[in-house]
Amino acid sequence: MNAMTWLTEEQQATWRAFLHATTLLEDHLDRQLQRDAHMPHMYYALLSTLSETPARRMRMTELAEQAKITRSRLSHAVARLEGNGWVRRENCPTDRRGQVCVLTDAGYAELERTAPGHVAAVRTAVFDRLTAEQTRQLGDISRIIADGLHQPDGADVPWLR
Amino acid sequence: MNAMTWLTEEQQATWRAFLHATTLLEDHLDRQLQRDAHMPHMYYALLSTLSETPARRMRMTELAEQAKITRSRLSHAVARLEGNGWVRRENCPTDRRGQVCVLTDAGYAELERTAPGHVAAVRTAVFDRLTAEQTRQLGDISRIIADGLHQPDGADVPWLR
DNA sequence: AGGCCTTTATTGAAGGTTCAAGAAGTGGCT
DNA sequence: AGCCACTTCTTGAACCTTCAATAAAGGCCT
Repeated sequence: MNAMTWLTEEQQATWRAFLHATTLLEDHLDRQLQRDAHMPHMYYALLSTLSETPARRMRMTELAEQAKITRSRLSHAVARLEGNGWVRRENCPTDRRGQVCVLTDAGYAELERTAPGHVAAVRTAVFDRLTAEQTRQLGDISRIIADGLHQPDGADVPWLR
Repeated sequence: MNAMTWLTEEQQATWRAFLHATTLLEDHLDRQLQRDAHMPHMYYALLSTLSETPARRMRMTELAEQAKITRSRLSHAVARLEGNGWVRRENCPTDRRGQVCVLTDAGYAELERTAPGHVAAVRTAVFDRLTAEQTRQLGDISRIIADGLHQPDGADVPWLR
């Protein structure tokens, strides 16, 4: 129980609060999207990411990297979204191993339909409650944590396969 | 696409960074615990919560509330942890509907064995990278978000069943 | 060309979570 | 006591994620 092993009181309190906030927030947004768009938050994020690319399309691997998920998870997700008609796969013209995930018109329409409600949920749960400075702070802190995990310096394993 | 419906540039950037950070962090900690303790992060959190109570025991409903999960999820989790011998159920003496979840000696030992590694992972990924002030800020922000979701003021539905 | 290692993407099984439904007990009311 | 609404906890099915294994193609080297 020495200082190397444990957290300070304040770190413990912060960690607990952080876990509570993220657990509740994830649940809340998953429920909101499941109710209004019949998909979990991550699937919505995939459609959203695709919608912001030039031709609403992206290579599978790049999409997985952007979304911070494994290729495997993405494969399953895209299979489901394809079943819904919101996305389709095309062969990559420059790499015959590759697949390009394309947002369909129906997928774009679904996004247009559900985006306002989702954004409102995010604002209500998060940004309406934070000051401009806290928003900036949360951005800074999030970038620090994400950067630290993206290329772990003492990288032991390829941690995202 | 008006101001009521969308986020500012900075809010969008913050939201994206936040989602990246939490997705990567969850994955990272789940992997760390799966590797070292053969359980997901949430299960570890349940054992940890129990270990901090007076007699290492808690009513199911209270445990679910502390962990911010549904009773159903807790039931499944406790069934698994009970199978591992880390937890056991006892009948509640004052309410015959109730169950008390008790951390066993084996469960406590498992926690003692794996806690240092887990805490180290949390420190490396989070607190070692943040200033003392950022830690305070993250705590404040997390508490605001968690409070907002715990008792939604314009409560539409019982959002945690 | 051939051989070998890497990269890309998918698959199926095992395990975790959600949702709706249900069994059982509590507490208040008449 | 009987009734009714609510609380507690569990269950099984559907869905999502993880993990290890696999197929197929690229790229480098000789």
